[in-house]
Amino acid sequence: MSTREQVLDAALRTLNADPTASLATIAEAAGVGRATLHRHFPGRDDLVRELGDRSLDRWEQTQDASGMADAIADGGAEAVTACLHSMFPRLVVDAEDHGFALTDSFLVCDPELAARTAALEEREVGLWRTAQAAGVVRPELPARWYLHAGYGLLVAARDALRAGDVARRDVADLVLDTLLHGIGTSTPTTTSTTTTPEGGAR
Amino acid sequence: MSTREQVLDAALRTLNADPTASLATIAEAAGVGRATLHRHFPGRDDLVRELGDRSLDRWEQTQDASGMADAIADGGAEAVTACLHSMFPRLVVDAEDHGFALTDSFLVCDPELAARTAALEEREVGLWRTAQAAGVVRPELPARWYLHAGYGLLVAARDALRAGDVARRDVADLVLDTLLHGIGTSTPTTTSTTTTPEGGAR
DNA sequence: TCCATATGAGACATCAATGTCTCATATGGA
DNA sequence: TCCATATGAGACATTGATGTCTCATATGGA
Repeated sequence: MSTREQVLDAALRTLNADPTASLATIAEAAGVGRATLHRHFPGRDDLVRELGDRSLDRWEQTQDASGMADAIADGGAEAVTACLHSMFPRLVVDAEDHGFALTDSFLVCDPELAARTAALEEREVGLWRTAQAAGVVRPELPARWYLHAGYGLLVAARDALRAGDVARRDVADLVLDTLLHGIGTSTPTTTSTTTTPEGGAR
Repeated sequence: MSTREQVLDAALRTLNADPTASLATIAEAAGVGRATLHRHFPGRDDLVRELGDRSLDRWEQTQDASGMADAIADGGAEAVTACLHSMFPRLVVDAEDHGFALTDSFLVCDPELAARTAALEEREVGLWRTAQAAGVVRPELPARWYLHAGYGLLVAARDALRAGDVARRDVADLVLDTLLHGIGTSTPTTTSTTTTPEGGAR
């Protein structure tokens, strides 16, 4: 492994644990001198930008590996469902590996990274729109909400894993199951909930 | 309003927008001198700790105002459901006002704040356990997951509002609806949840 | 062996944030 | 008016992170 990759891997691990870690800490974690780190990455911004790029690469790979493009092109319920079930387990892993990218703000600070992020988000919104058209998810809610809800549950998954509240083996199913079916026992549209006066209709 | 409260309010707003904002920025936002800020809060830690305390106060008030204790004592499905429907709209507002507390790490750094956080979390887990016993939420999933899922969706709500993707009027219903019923159209019945060959809308 | 390149150690300067200090001023009550 | 208190402005030192520099050393290929 090249020194450059050593540094990037160590930076990812270190910043994941503490987003405010200093370059000295990162260099030490990478087992290289501070000067060497500066030779490969002139400044902290360069290092962080590269990490952001890697995170977005990973996200893009996850979308590709899940067959998102094919599912959107296919448009059928089976294809969309298969895509979701392929994508979320990968996303859970991504959220753990690049967890800091979920919450940190550097993604929106750099214009180039922000543009890439927006493009990937748009791609996923396209999947959710297809899922609506295919009858897989409810059509009456804004598709963009599904994007946010999905990533909110990924944050939940990361936190739950960190707290040791759920088994790693179960967490991907838990996320997708909660996202698609919710945690309630009542059905959403049949006004079977006992107390809500206006029923479940929105 | 006392100077101390001026500073606290400005600090909340400023740190909410940028968690790395300097004390000079906060003082300026509060319309006070930097020395005055230091007179009320000897160091940054003191200020942040106070803000954390306030966030936890707010959370506690939300739990109280939602009748959580009564709902747990009652144990009935109606009481639990009413508590949830009262709590989440408040939590959405809390998440916006004290948003930075959702993700920042100072809550877990200070032992006292961490203890309060754990106590409030435990209280809410108690509500979820009651909800399971009352048949309001699915009993087969870990109650702690409901805690994480709920707060994950609050993060989603905050992000969606920031992005302008959902209307403020709708977001509380959206969160609770998504949490309880999910976004899918298929019923989460006891049979296989992996692939729904039918998948059609009801 | 010889040499180009990468590295480690560390000195050094810079910068922003922080914390402490003094002093002049304003405010409000006795 | 007189005084205690709070404040604003700003000087000052400290600290940690950052970025640049030099020099000795190691490594690997020609």
